[in-house]
Amino acid sequence: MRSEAISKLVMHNDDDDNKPLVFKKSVVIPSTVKDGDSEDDTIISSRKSTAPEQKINSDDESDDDEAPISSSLQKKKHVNEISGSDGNKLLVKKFQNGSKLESKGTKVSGKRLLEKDSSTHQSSMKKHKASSSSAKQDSAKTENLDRKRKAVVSPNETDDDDVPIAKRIKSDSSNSKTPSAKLKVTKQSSTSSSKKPEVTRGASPPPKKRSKRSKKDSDYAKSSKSSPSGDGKKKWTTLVHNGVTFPPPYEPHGTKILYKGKPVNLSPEQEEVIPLSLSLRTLDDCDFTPIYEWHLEKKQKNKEKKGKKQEQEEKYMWAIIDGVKEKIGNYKVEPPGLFRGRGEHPKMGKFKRRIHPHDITLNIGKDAPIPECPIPGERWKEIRHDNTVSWLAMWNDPVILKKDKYVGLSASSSQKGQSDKDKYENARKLKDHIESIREAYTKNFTSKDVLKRQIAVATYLIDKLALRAGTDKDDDEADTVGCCTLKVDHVECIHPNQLKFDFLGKDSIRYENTVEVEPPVYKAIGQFKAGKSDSDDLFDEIDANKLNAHLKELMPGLTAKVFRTYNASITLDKTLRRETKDGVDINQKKIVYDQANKEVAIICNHQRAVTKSHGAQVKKLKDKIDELKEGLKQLKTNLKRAKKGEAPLEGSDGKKTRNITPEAWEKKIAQQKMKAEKMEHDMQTKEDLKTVALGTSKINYMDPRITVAWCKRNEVPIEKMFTKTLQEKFTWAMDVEPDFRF
DNA sequence: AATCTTACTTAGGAATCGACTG
DNA sequence: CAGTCGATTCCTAAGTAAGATT
Repeated sequence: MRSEAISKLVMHNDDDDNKPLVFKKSVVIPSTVKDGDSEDDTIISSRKSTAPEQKINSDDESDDDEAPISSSLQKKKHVNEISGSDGNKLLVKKFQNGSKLESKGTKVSGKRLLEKDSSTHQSSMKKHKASSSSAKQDSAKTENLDRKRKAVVSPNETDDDDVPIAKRIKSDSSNSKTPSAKLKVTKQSSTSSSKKPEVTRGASPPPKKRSKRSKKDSDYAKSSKSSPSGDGKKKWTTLVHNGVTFPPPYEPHGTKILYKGKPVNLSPEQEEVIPLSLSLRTLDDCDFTPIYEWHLEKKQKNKEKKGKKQEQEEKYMWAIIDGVKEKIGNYKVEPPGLFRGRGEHPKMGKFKRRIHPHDITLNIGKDAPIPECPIPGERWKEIRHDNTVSWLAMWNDPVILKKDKYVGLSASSSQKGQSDKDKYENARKLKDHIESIREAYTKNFTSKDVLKRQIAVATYLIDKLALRAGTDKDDDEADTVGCCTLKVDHVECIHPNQLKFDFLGKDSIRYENTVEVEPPVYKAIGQFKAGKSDSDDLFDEIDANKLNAHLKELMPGLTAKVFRTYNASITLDKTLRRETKDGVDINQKKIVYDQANKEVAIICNHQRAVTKSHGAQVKKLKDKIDELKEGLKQLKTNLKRAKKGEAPLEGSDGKKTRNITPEAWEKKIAQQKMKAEKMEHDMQTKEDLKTVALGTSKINYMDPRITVAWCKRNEVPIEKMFTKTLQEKFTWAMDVEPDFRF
């Protein structure tokens, strides 16, 4: 039995990874995950109830990868794996009920799916990247975000209320550490900083130019690839850290799955994959229940051991950079798991393998001790000493992402703070150029030169709608677009001069917006679309590179994303100035702020899924309001009676009500009214914001100095606006003058 | 000039925290 | 004092954009 079952369940599809093995009908478990180099892709598929007979086995190659995707994709209902017990329970239920399953699937991925079977974007790549098919035909249902976008038209320019940029920047950028001086609680490291802090400290200031290091890696790093990149600027002088931590090794538990009711032995590696995908309980004949139960138990136990673990990790949390102890952002190596990806990702369901020390490259000061490899008997892949980059460690898993993963300092570090500040300063410079830039592109809406016209229109869209640049993508990523990669059918012309946008952007979030545009733009878009098919590039003459190259000529440092920062921040600044009233209480002021924040979030299209309890929450509020209103009626009756000198009626609960003066009744009524109104407002806000994510713009787009200054002017404590971590991230902004203007 | 490589910012959802309620 | 629920933090995917390579 065993071998038979295993051979059905297990399959070793070494290499040829890259095949998008997605949610098909079988579970594929690497039979030989030889640590490290096995690149097995494992797919745990969720299956629909259809085709129950079908092999659970997928040994025949045809089944094993690519081909079938398109058809299976359409039916696929993705299940959110690795979820907590809750999700699992849900799932179990759903498995018993097809239609429920459907809805769950839709919820998970459907939100982001565009409803367009018609479009069949046959890999439209202008770069004709021989995509095998990519068959993107989602027919999935779209959950419409009911927010009605209002043609966010003019970001209106001008308005030169401004503050000399240079002002403070000057003073502290030259000496990086200053701004946070007092806040750097942990300044001097307790640990090893004693080594030679002063020496290095003194040497640190000249962080200016100096592109490469001249005498690089001669004898050190064994193979440094010779490309000192980053921006070529020196990022540190001394750098000490302890490397990274790894997830605990997998501990085989020996619990079995059942195949046709009979237990099946699993190798430790096979076992590991299964607990990683526990939201899936059965594949017809397979029964994962025993393992599932083991998993629940284990989860409980882990909770208890948590404190101890944290203690052990403490040493990995910090780095000492130029003598200053700073928190590291992600010192934990990512654990293995099943890759989901966002939206309709070609690689979803692939097994994300375990990362070992020999996958990891460390970057550390030349004089710092090289961290001991935490896993006995293993060693780091490489040690570098590159002070033109800020990362401390790096690895990658090409099967899943060709991109590298980096370990770096946390957002609260002064290094990150400085670059955050630089970002906003750069965006502020746009104020001085925006007028002429707008003039210039407006002029070029009608240029005879198609390339110029396309650049003009693209820039306009980026400016006006805060679209992302749209850098080129590979075929093995989800099919999403930004401005330069828009396809013909993503924009619809609505007579006489409206454009309707509908496409999936970053994270497969849908961008849906209808705006009125200048007639020349309308016309130009019509021209760009003319003679092309739906899946062709709207802007065939340009890409993000070209666009940025052009922008750079208009203003040094200008790129497409600067417009997003600029428009977000300027909008916050203006709206706050306009809407904030004096003499109202803090809560009122916060409402104004949140409203402005919301405006920005909508401009940037920052969305979130409606929480599953949203409906219930609203209902609860509603009920409470009704209750209050009911109470109001009674109060009014009693007021009348009091005026006539009658005693109040007894409450509905039969209790006696105190006899009080009409004035007292009036007061009660007023209070009750206030309360009801406030709740009404809360409910409205909640409904309003159910699909809007305020956090993203707060963290990344709105210059924190605007908020800090506003707090100072309005006597609002900063902790009302920024959480603790946000305050830490924005220490560099805390000492801003109250009259700061973006 | 297109493409690849590198390194860094931006992003939504899951997990966890912590205040509140019954 | 457990269970709920909104807020916050964690996690890591998915962008941008530079510089190097072909």
